[in-house]
Amino acid sequence: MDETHMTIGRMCETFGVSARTLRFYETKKLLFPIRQGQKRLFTKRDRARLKLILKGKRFGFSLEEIRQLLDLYKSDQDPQIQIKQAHERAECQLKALEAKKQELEEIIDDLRSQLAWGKNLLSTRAPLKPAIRHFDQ
Amino acid sequence: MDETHMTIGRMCETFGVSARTLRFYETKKLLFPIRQGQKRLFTKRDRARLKLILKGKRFGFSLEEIRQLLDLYKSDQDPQIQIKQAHERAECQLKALEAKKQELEEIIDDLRSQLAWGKNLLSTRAPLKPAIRHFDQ
DNA sequence: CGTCTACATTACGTTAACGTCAAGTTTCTG
DNA sequence: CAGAAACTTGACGTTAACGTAATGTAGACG
Repeated sequence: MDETHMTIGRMCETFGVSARTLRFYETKKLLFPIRQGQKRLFTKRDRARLKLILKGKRFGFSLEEIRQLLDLYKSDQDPQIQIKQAHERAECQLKALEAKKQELEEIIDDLRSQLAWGKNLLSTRAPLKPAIRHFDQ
Repeated sequence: MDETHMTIGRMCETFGVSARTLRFYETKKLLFPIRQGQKRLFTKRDRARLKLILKGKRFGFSLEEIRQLLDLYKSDQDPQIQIKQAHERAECQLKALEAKKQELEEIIDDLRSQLAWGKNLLSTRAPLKPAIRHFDQ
């Protein structure tokens, strides 16, 4: 462990992804493995990025959205302006994410009330006229 | 307003989607407009379903995932067993949704700490060695 | 030395979720 | 009644995110 660089094979084992996927992410500018001759060597940074990629994917983001998120983490060693812009983009993204969270909570609430209704129905054993039913067939 | 049935055109205006999309959702068993001759007429139920579809989409669910969510809202007039099964599926989905929410919160937290770092950097005006930097370039 | 393993590149295939014509009704309107 | 508007059903095109060969090479091993 604690390898500074990892071959593509090790990466696949470690993260449970295919080599094709890693090469694909490279073409999409999501990862930047260095080269030792032909072979790719994935750095610590690549691994950190991949973690966020996978997290974002599990969540439902597109690779393009993920790339934009990753770009927020680039160290802009440039003048103040660059940093400020990155900061603004980050704040904008954050708003979007929180909006998403809101939507998810709505869906969860819908489902939860539906569940409550079902539980009620199961307990009474005698189907009641449901009080709130939005999506009835 | 308060039309019981809506033509495909009205639906498009109302929900900001294309006719192709609505027809597509029909083929995918997400909507079930009734027919008046050739023409589709979308019911209140269709509209309710479409709302959840769009909510789910904004959020990042696939249509297949959305269909499964919508299926949870079907009134199983069948015996207790059916209801119980539906109830279990719903609870399972709910768990999955809450897991997703958890992932989102992690991403948001990552981003927020990144933002804090940026703000710090902007205020001091003299770049500090950042304390926590996971995804640096 | 041959062969196995781990990698490489190139290229075609696949699924999802529609977009985009094309061509034929039906319905509204002047 | 002619033409436009609003529909319909195909059917092919497109993008994303890889899968799946096919083929080639560089290094390790017996």
